[in-house]
This record gives sequence, C-alpha cells and structure tokens, in this order.
Amino acid sequence: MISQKAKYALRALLALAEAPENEPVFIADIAETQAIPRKFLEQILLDLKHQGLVVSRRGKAGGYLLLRSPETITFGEVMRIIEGPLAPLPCLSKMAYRKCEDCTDEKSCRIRRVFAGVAEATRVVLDGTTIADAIASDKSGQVRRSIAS
Amino acid sequence: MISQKAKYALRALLALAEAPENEPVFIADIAETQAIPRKFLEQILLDLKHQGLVVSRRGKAGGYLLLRSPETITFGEVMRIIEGPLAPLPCLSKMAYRKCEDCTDEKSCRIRRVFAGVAEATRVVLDGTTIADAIASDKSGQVRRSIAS
DNA sequence: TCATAAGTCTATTAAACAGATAGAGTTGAA
DNA sequence: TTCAACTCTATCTGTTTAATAGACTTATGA
Repeated sequence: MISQKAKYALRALLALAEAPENEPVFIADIAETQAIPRKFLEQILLDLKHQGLVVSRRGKAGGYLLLRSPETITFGEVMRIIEGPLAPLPCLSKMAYRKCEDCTDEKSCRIRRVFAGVAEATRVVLDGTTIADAIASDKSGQVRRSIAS
Repeated sequence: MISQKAKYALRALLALAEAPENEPVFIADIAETQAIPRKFLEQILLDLKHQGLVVSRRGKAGGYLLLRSPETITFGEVMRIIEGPLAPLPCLSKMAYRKCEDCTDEKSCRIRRVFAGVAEATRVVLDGTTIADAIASDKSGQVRRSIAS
C-alpha cells in the first residue's frame, strides 16, 4: 500500500499542474481543495521543493508553482522522493541499491528472481507516467504513457 | 518493500518444497538452514498452517510438511496471507476491496488510474509464479511462470 | 507410564514509522 | 511596519514490525 503522504504529494502536484501558469497557489488553497491537512502539506511541499519539483514564493503574494513542466515529472520520481525506493527488495533497487541483510548469494536468490519481475513492471508504469499523462487521462479515461519503456 | 516476515515465509516454503516428500521437517531445522529466528518462524508456519498451505505433526517425530504441491502455491497467495492485499491502493484490491477513506469519486481518481497498472502487473507476476517455478528457476536462472496470465 | 522433544497459542516488548500537529522564525508586498 | 504568506524543527500519538517469552498440548519410546 502506498502511503497517505504519497497520495497527498501526487494530488498536490496534480493541482499545481492544473493551476494557471505562473500564478502561485497558496498552500492553504491546495489543502482545502484537496482535503489535505494543511501543516502536513507544508512538509510535503517543502520536500518537493528541496528536490526541485516545485518552487515557492514567500511573502504576501506567495504560494507554490511547478518548477518543471508536468510532462517531465513522473509518478516514479514523486514516489521515490516521498516513499523511497520503488523496488520491493533493497537488492532490486536501481536508484538505491542495498544488499539484503541476510542474503548470502544474490545470484541464486529465488525470491529476488521472482520479485525482479515485479520491480521492473512497477518501474515501467511509474517512471513511464507523468503528471501530464494523469491529467490527460481525465479526458480519455485511459492513461497513455508518454515515456517509452 | 516486502516485509522480513514475507521473505521468511517464502524461504520456509521453498525449504519445505525441497525436502523429501512425506518427511516432516523440524521448525528448528528450517530456522537453522534458512537463518530465521526460531520463535518467529513458529508463528509464520502457524499462519501458513491455518491457511491450509502446510500441515504439522506434533510429538517427538513431528515437523512440518507442505499440504499442497509446490506447483499450486503461488507467491501471490503467500504474500496475501502474510502481508495482506497486493494492491497499492485499497480501492484496487480484487481480493479485499475497500474504498479509499477520502475518495469522492473512484472513476475520476487519476492516482487510482495510474496505480491500476501497477496493481495488475504485480498480480500477473505474483499470482502467476509458484513455489515450484521459483525452484525450477534455480536450474535455468530464469523464472518461467506456469500459470497463464 | 512418564520423560522428553516436538508443535501451539497468546502475550509482551522495543524500535521504527506514519500521520498529524505545534510553534517560533523569516520574508516580502502593500 | 504590519500582516499574511512560506520555513524549519520538534513533538506527539497510534500502529506496525520483528522478535522474544513462556506456559501449554501432544505423541513417541525407554
């Protein structure tokens, strides 16, 4: 199961992507329209900012904006920022490989071999789908991935 | 990431599948060969027993045996017993559907639409791969799914 | 028959994590 | 210079994970 935090992050990014361009959106507005606890959302947006997905303006006419275009932000990238590695085993992560604690021989690990298929399929979907794709799917009812797998 | 408990369960089942047929294996032996904390393994095997994957014999010449043949036990089934639903969102689970807490309209949920792809791919792999497949992959180095997707 | 060695069951624990909340601080426009 | 925005760090509560504990039941065989 994906975390509530990840859902919130994705919802917030979808909301920002749909806002008029170059017009910052208040945290408070996102929180209200997306039904996200405001203080929790602050932390999430701060994370996304530190990772370069969004920018903020301070002061009275402040708010958040997407830094990169929705076509370039993938679900995979967001999930990695919020949840950590996509892979179901540390030894299957491409971005954050770690040896499994008690694993003696990776090559012969049968569990690893099976879950490698899950990991790959997950990557194909999440790294292949952008925020823009998700918004476009609203009209078509189908998610068309814009990034070749 | 899958839990340590799920890894232990799969390792235990692989060990049982490889033991001589109709010869019960002691918990202590599995614990030792698979490097699983013994008391923890007891709980896991008890779960698997309650779910009808294994049987036990008590008393001096006791131990555990696979109840069903390794060709009929899928990774998906084991994961569901140990971890619960495979799906990344409750509203995407086929076996244990639940509405997402804060979801107003499932049909229009863009996050759901994207993760539906992940859920389906995960099911194809895990419900399509059996304990026997994983053991066979040892020889070939490749996991061949025996269940049509 | 009864000691022993096996599984059974329920409770407890410690540490980590998830989700959320709190509050003092900084910034910039009116 | 005030005020409404974002920033940062800390804290809290409940749940989950991984593991441990211990009393109990059952079957074998000396």
